[in-house]
Amino acid sequence: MQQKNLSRNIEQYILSLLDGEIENFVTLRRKDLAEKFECVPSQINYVLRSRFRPEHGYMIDSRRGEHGYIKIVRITYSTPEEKAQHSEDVIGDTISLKESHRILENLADRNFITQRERLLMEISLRHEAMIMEDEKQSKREEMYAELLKRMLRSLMLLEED
Amino acid sequence: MQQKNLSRNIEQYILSLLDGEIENFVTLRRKDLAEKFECVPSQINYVLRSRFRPEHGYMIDSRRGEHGYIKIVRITYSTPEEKAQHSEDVIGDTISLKESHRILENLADRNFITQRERLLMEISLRHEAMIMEDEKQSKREEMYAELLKRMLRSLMLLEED
DNA sequence: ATGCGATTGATTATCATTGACCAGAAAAAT
DNA sequence: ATTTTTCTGGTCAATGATAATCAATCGCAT
Repeated sequence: MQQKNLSRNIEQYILSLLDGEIENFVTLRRKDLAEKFECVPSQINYVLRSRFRPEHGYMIDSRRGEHGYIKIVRITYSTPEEKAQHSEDVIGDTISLKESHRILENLADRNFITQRERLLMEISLRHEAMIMEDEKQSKREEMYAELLKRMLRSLMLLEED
Repeated sequence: MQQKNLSRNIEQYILSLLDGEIENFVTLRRKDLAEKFECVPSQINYVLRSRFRPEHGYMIDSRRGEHGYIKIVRITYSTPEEKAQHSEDVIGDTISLKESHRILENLADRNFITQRERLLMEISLRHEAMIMEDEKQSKREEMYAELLKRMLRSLMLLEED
């Protein structure tokens, strides 16, 4: 018999564990969690990949075998203030490399991101530009916007478009 | 009877020995360590193989027979260029997403990169994977290696850890 | 009625532990 | 000086314990 809101319950449980920690990570065993929620173990994987991806601001480390575990790391968490501060920098559906550069420079100047983080984002945008050099510009600029939004959202949880 | 977290305990013990040294290496005897942890000697080899390889930042030197020993050396970098070069060597010409994840996990554990930086690199790799999903795997893995090396090289050369 | 997130279970991949057997270096025996 | 013995560490394959992946369905919201 299927349970109702199973995925959501598991998600909430993991979030409550994270909130209860001093550290910004929790370590758990997939098997135990599956038993607690009386579901198949792979259900846990579904919850992780649908709600705790890097794009959501989380990282997963795990090990199999004897003494295996799943470690969920929360990279950042949002506050209303932060959201408000950053929402002004929301990116549209397309963006040029030049415009991305300007935004990143601005964020770094305001110390919302470090120079190292800015550098990483510039490099990945340029690499994507290289890979997509045969695509037409509008297509490329859609992809730049998508990538930049994913990276910035994960760091500071910007509002959706 | 199996011990709990045997491999991890041995790893921690070796790390504590290294931290207690002025030098960046420790010398020990496989047999003694195995006796201390009440395990078969080959267990020590397993720990070394799975946790103290060059990609983890360590090198092993050993000798058999009478007066045999195992010497574990923590790799140090005298210049930022050396550090960058080491990362590139570890990555190689091609790399899978899974391997990249492990490398980034390790770099974060060693505090060479922050969790936020790791997150940005994971996202850009995954975005590149999405864009290149129609390319064949070997081509994709070349591109992952190129992107990852560019990002890590630029971080290592900033030398402001 | 249909599209998509959610659920399930079979299969695959990875990790840890153990022990049998291999290899090399030094001491002992010749 | 050479051979043998002894004392190390190395390699590999088998086993058991986990977690990940994938394809098939389910079922609810539209």
